Amino acid sequence: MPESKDTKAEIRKAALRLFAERGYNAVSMRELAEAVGMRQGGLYNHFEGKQALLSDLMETHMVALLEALDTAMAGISGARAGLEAFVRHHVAHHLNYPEDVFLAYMEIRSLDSDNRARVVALRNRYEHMLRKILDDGCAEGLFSIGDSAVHARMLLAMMTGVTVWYRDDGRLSRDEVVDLYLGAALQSVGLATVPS
Amino acid sequence: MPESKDTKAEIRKAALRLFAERGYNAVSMRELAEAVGMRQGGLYNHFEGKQALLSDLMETHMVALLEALDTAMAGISGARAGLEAFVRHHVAHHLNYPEDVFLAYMEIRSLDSDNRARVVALRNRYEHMLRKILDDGCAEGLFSIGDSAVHARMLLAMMTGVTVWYRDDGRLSRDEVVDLYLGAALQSVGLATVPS
DNA sequence: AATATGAATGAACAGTCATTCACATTTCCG
DNA sequence: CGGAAATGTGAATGACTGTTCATTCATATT
Repeated sequence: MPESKDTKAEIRKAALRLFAERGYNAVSMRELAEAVGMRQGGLYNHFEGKQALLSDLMETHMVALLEALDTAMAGISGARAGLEAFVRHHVAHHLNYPEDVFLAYMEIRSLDSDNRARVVALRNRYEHMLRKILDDGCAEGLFSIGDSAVHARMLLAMMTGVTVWYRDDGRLSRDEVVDLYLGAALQSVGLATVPS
Repeated sequence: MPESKDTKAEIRKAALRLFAERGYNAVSMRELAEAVGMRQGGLYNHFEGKQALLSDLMETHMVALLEALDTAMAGISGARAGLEAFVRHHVAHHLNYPEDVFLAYMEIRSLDSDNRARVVALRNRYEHMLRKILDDGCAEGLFSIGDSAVHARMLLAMMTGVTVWYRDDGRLSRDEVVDLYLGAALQSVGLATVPS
């Protein structure tokens, strides 16, 4: 069995780590190859080039994020339950895949226009699902917010920011962090948090 | 023409725009010089190098942000008024200087460790002032939040995110945007928004 | 046994990078 | 006015960039 087949996966893993850590433009193909344990030339047997590698990483992440959201929202009805499911999914996913998220957030401008257009389209679909929940909550008379489009972006920025400070060896567990973000999100739309 | 003395200011201006637009690593000294209307060699009469230029831009911004905060908080007392003043200041400043903010947020990792340490110290001072307001509000029994340190980061991420979507030719004015963020921030700490 | 495939190498390519420097030009001040 | 200080130029530096390519080699298929 040629185990070489997961060389591609190892390149992806190392690239994700390096790009997220130091930025796409600050990582050379030579460094990347060294991190994988090979020479730069060999990388091109697995990816067309640096740009294609970045695009692959970002698109893979966005698709995974959307799939995880679909799973989280399955069988959920009502704006309150929808918001709770969205927030739990979003924060948990960001805690579990911080590098993917950070890369997708920071390096959009490093994509050439075709690749960027695809990733932005996926991101808009994602944002739109949260906005839909907020609109539903307003229609039900349950949420009290000024503007659903703006509020969706506020919540996404708030929640996504968890990746820049959370550390596994910090004082809070992932579950505690998810609960904190859920409480803040619910209050931000005018819902009281459940007493503990 | 004695306007040569503000060449330094023009370099700063052009660098701010280019760095914010395309990223520190993606902008060359040649491009920067061309944007100012000179050749690359002349830049080094005004700045020690690219890294010093970036550091100058980021530190200038953080100092200005802290000064603006001091002005905004002067004469304010009480947690509610303090939070309102902080939010209004923060969002307004971010709407007025989006490039400065975006650069400071995105390019921290492009600073070498000494420069980064100074900027991070300034940022921590800023974050700590919001946290103090939240702690005061909790002590007064006015705010209802899970964790002041986490909540401060949530609010900062939420508010800072305004720079990534706001456009002057959009449907909302800056004042309207400030009010929307203020409303969400107040609700997020458990305060009802004032009826319009 | 002969051949095809996938993968890795290491050198080479044509550019670009930030930075330096000797030299011109301009500006300021006594 | 004159000289010194500030400022700009254009070429040169060496290191590094992403990418290509002929070659090698072990494994798989015929």
